Amino acid sequence: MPPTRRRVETLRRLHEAALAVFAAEGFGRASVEQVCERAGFTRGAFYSNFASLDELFLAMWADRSQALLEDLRRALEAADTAQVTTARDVVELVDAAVGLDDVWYRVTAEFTAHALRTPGLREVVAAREDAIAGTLTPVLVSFLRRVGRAVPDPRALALALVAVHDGTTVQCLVEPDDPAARRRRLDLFEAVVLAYTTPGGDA
Amino acid sequence: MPPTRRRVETLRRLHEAALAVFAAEGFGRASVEQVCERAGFTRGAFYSNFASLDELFLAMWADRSQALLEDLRRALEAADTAQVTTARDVVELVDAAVGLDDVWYRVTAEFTAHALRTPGLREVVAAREDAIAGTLTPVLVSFLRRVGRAVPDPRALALALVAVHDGTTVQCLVEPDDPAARRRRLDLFEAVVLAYTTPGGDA
DNA sequence: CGTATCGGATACGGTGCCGTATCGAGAGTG
DNA sequence: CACTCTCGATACGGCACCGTATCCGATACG
Repeated sequence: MPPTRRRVETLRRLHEAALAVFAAEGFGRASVEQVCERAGFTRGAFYSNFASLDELFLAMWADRSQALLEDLRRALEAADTAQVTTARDVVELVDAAVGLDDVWYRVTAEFTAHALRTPGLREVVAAREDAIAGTLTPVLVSFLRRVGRAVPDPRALALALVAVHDGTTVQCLVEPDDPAARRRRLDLFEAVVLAYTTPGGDA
Repeated sequence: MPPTRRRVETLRRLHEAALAVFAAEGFGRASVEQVCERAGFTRGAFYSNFASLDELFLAMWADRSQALLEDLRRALEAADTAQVTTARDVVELVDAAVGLDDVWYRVTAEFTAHALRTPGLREVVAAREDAIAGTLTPVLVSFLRRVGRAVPDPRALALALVAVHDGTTVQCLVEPDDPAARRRRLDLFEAVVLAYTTPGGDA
């Protein structure tokens, strides 16, 4: 049974309101009540769609990561290989497509911490992150091959990039006005790409 | 005026209780009331020592990071240079000294996210992280020189290592039973050390 | 040993949020 | 157009936490 129009709209409003509340209060301090008030619903509406804020967040996360990876895939496919030749070019391209999302970073970081202390949730997060890395890997590998780099251990590269992304995102956000942080982030990405690839692709 | 004995003991109990509560509930959901109950005090006691949980956490963080850096410094000074020659050895040594602290990671991650959305706090966190990197840098550089690596840009290396530490810690904690995650973490550390240093020290 | 101060206890008034059981309007359906 | 059932609204009972003003006993100190 496909969701009705009415329900789709309700979910949309709840997602939007939840993101705003999570951003303002933090995931931990956000209440069902606040989300509902912002969305213009009563709590009854919330509980007839989700059992908890955890569940709502997981739905949002699934949407979000899928959209992000899709954007990235499109950006890489559309890229002109003549213009993108060095590892640095690749890094800048990916960075431009992914960007630095202040709000989203904070919310996922808090949720991850929350999941780490909540037994059933840890596995769910692990699975989701695994799926993200799994989707990222082929996109990345095929693009690197196009620009002349082979990837001996694609999974290791994907996870390393995710780790670097997370770690440097914090640093950039903590020093929001410091262009050096952004530059250091790109440098580190570049070093990792070079360390995890070898010359030898289609270029 | 130095703090009295009584006060010192009170602070110790509050720190300890707070860590336990933060670990169990998350920083965001921890309440002053829970901390006090666990420490065996009333809320009055709390408020005559701290204005807020933020303030308490900052005190704990200062203690903790100082102790950790001190441990690391001692471990590196005590290391036998004959046994530690490659970048890999350095990485394993540092990793052993720093370790993976589940609880502490979660709490700092949540607090950092909280600080990012709280204007006055963001600068405080930035300053603290800056101080940590600043303390780490000379220790690291002098040790790397002893094992034969020069560091062209020490600050960049220190920040890169902190980023990698943060990013890979999450991955290791999300997959707690996967030794591959630990191995990948060390690999990434090694790659970064190699990329940010050049041959040429005292060795 | 007396006294000043420090620091934890007590008490108060007040707010926000929880999750469920139930109902009824309006969207979906033939 | 009438029927059905989904889904959001209403209403209920209940708990946890907040931050302050005040008090009084322990402790440090001359």
